This record gives sequence, structure tokens and C-alpha cells, in this order.
Amino acid sequence: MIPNQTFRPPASTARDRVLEAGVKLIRAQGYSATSVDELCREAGVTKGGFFHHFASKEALGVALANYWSRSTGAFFAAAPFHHHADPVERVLGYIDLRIALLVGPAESFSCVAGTMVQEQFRSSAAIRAACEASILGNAAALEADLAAAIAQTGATGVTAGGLSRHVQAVIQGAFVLAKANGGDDQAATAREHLQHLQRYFELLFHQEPRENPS
Amino acid sequence: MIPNQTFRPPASTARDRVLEAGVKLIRAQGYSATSVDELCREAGVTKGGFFHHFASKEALGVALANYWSRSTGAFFAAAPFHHHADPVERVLGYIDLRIALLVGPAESFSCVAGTMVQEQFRSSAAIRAACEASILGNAAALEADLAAAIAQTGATGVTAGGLSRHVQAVIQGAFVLAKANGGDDQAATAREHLQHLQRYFELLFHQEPRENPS
DNA sequence: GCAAGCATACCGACTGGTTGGTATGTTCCG
DNA sequence: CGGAACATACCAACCAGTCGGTATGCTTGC
Repeated sequence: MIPNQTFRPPASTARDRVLEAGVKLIRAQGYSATSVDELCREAGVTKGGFFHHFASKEALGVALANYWSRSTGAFFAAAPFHHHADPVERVLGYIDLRIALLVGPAESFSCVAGTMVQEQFRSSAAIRAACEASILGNAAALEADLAAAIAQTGATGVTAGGLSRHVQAVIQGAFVLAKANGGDDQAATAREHLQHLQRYFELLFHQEPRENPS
Repeated sequence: MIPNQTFRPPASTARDRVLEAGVKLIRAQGYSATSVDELCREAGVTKGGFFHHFASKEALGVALANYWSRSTGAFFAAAPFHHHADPVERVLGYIDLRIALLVGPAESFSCVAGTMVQEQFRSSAAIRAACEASILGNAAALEADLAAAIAQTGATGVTAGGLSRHVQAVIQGAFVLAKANGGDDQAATAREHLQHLQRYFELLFHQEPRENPS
């Protein structure tokens, strides 16, 4: 969801190093395939240190989803697209930002919560709930702007809540297709889908299309 | 992607029973979390039997993605939406069908290829490629109808290939959000997103919106 | 017609390594 | 001194994969 390290402070404490290792390894390999030993090695922490901070691997998963929520939430809250006066421009500006973040290999921009929930939604209720909160938290951050855009343009048949969740769904789907892409530009694959989302909003809010890719 | 068993013949040979077990277990738990022993137990096959048919767990993953491609490909090829004279109606009919398939818990309608590729895209190039082929195969099946719809309506700024991939991206994203949903109707969550996709196409192809959910 | 020869399908005990997790320290800071 | 933050050593369960073996059926030569 967020490029490596550009907005997260370098991890100093052992606990934060484990969480950063979790982001890196789980993005690339998934939750189940990432062992506690591997997390310890990557974080430069011993087994004892790991289980001092996290009661279990599952607890690490929950903590990681929460860590991810806080990091991404803070990043988007501080982003400049909020300054547009027009709510439609704020919504499109959010998607512009999401597109701009799509660079490099899939493991550098994909979503930790989306990856974890896909594997763990049945096996761990706690991880599922934490990932749901992360994804819906991202959605909620756009809901007020969408409500204002709907009110202003008179778009019918949609709700702000439904649209805000749909933005996250398209983003998650874009990540899946980017990961499936074996070519050399997984980010371009992901961008393609966010541009379709943008066009959907332009049509819905009666805006002139702004550019023409894919 | 496809409801359980409604179109797949009951597995008779040991090999097919293993593949069916793979569909069931990997949909619910993911690839890494599903052990060979578990697959054997579910399929009623011994370890020896498993490795007689599949050289490795990875080979099972590849075979499973191919099996999935063939099953879903045959199902959609035989579906009645192809009979519409209007290409736009064919496209919307495909989405209608996908919506109609969204019933029950997420593990009964989600996509094996999408689940596997999310975990394995870096760990196994063979599985990644097989999953990509499965997803892009589904996309390709709609491409001619989309090309005709674009030609007929004069929709600009989109390509049939790009739109066909986008359909699959939205479907995959809908599955992720459905899995994240802890409520009692994961299928309704998924449907919501396909209805937004439908509205996108209606706007793009200048159709009257047909109904109003979410 | 039938048996020798061989391939396919399947079995289940076994192996070496890995897993998540624990028990018992040690170190260091207030 | 006491407790938080680690480190070391270890464990039982589980992992993917191996191996020697059997049952069955098909094919081919006589």
C-alpha cells in the first residue's frame, strides 16, 4: 500500500524492528510462509526477544495490522490532496496520490492487511478483524469527501460508504493483478486499474476525463 | 470464483480428489497453510499416492491453477449471456452472472488462483505464471465482447484488453474485502463491488442504470 | 489362450529439517 | 534491588519429501 520507508521512521526498538521485518517479509511471502525465525533474523532479534514482545505469531499478526493502520492512516491524513476546495478534486487527488505511490516491484507497494486477510480470514478471527479495521479505516478517511462530492454533483444510486469501500476493493484487486504479472513492471499493472477507478468517478461526478491511459 | 461443485463433476480418480481437496482447503486457508498431509486426508489419498501424481507441493499448486482455469473457462464458455445480440448486454450479462455466483461464505466463491498468487508470486515463479494464466484467461474470454461494445458505443480512453483485465481486478478486490468482512454476509460485500463495476460500464457505454444497490 | 514382462496406481512407515513456543538465564537501567 | 529487555538452549509437533513395496491391468510373443 505504501512504498518502503518513505514515511515510516527508521525502527529503533526491537519491537519496531520486528514489525518492520513483518511488513517486508509478509508483503513478499505472505503470513503463513513467513516463520518466526525468519522474522527474528530479519529484525536482528532473538527468539526470546520476539516472544517477549508478542505472545504468539498470531499476536504479531494483529499488532502488524494495527501498526500498518497507524502508519498508512497518518500518511494519508497528512497528504496535500485535502487542500482542494472541490470535494471531487479531493477524491480524484487521493487516487492520484495512490497512483503516484505505485512504483517498483509489487512487494514494495502492496498491502500487508490485504495479504494477511486473504490467507487468515478463516484461521484467525483476530487477524481478520485487525485487517478489516485497517482496510475500512482507509475507506472511512475518504467517506466525508465522497459524501460531499455526491451531494454537490447529485450522483444517484451510490452511497459515500459504498464508494469508499469500493476504492479499497479496486486497490486490493490492483495489487492481486500486479502480483500475478510476471513482466518487469508490476506497478504499471496496478496503475492501470486505479486509472479505471478514476474514470468511474469522473463519469459518476460528471467531470471531464483528464487523461487517457490504458 | 465459482460456487462449490455446481459445475465440476464429482472427482473420481485420486488425482482429481486431490485437486478438489486443493480447491477447498486453499480457498479457506491459503496455499502455505495447507499441508500435503491435510490435502491427503481431505482427498482420502495417502502420501505415496499424492507424490505419485504430483512431483512436489509446488507441482500440485501449478496443476491446481490449471485445473481451475479449465473448470472456470468451461463454465463461462457455456453460460447463456453469450446469446445477447447487443455486446454491451453480453458484458453486463457476464457481470450479472458473476454477481449471481456470489452466495455463501467467502471460501465458497473466492478464487483459488488469486489466493495462491498473492502468497506465492515471489516464492514460486511456476505457480505465479499458472495463476496469471488463469486470471488473464478469464479476462481474455470477455475481450471480444468489450471490443465490440467500445466500437458500438464509441467509448473513448479505454481499450478492450485493459477493461477485460479491470473486470478481473475488481472481482479479486471484491473477494479480498469479502474475506475481511466479519459479518454474516460476505457475499453481499462482494456483490456491492461488482455492482459498482456494472455502473462503471453503464456510464462508459451510455446505458441507463438498471437498478440501485449500495 | 496364456503367461511373462512391464507400466500405472497406490500404500504407509520413515527421515531430516523446521515449526511455533517455552524455560531459564543474563544484562542493564532507574 | 527489581523489573523490563533481551539471550540461549531446548522441545514436541509437524513439515515436505523418500523409499521399498504391493495390487492391478495391459501388451506382446508364442
